[in-house]
Amino acid sequence: MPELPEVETIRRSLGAAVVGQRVMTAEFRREDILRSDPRTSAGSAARCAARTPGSRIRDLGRVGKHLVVHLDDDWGWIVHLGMSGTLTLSDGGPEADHTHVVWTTEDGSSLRFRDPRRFGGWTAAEIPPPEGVLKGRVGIDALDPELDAAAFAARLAESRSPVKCRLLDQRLVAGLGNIYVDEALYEAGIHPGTPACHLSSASWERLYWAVRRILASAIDHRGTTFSDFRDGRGLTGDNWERLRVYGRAGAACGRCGRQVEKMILRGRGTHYCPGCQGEEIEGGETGDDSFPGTT
DNA sequence: TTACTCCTGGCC
DNA sequence: GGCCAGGAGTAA
Repeated sequence: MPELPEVETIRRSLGAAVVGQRVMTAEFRREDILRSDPRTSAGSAARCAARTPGSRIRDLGRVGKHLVVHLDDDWGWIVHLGMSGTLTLSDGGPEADHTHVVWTTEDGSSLRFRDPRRFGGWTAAEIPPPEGVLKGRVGIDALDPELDAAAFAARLAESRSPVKCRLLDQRLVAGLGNIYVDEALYEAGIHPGTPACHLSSASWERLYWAVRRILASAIDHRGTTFSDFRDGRGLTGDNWERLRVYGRAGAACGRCGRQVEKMILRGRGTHYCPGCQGEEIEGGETGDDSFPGTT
């Protein structure tokens, strides 16, 4: 669930309340969500778990889909929410099942990480993360001001892979997941299966701006909640009402009226409008209109 | 590149 | 009971 807009929504809803707070107690209840990274000098995850109490939360940042909890002494936790993770602040009250990490802070509130599917994880690292911990695995953030349309195209275009797969590759541009990729490709009028190297520069420009608009709008609406997602205060997001193709297979396209379709592309459910997202071939190197991306 | 893996919950 | 899911790492 959590893609860039959901992680950013959590960061914003949590930030003001937790930044500056000292961590009084920190329980990490399952070892399998702790990750150590040999490339950081912060030490093993177990050791970092033990040294978390007493640290002050200096900042709460985000890179792509990762939250960066910056503690004193320039180290911290890089939290990935996986598919079902939430991080919420509570004044008390009963704990939900699958709560794996609980921190209490000096103002008496508790920060709770819940992740039923346990695809998420906490990695201890120096902050800012050294080469290798994020770099190499996580590319430039999709909303980074330095990522302009030209840089966006330059990073993604050089491959025959379907453009959707390029957008999902976190090493190239970080933050997009299945929902917003489908939405952005729809908005830009580009078929998800189009080989990236076949897109024209005009298409890259449209796609770049579509990604920016879609992400910014989703943040404005505090993310998309299907079932699990909550912000840092436990509230759901409104953005699901604004989705145009994701989860709408069989419904009429709002632009052309044709039925939105769902297919499987490289193993991922992929939603698109066959009317508005005709495949795009630049240079005319293939004459047939068979489905792209299968060779 | 593809396919399988981790895990639980919700829906048919 | 089976299938599907917003992610991402790994092995083949």
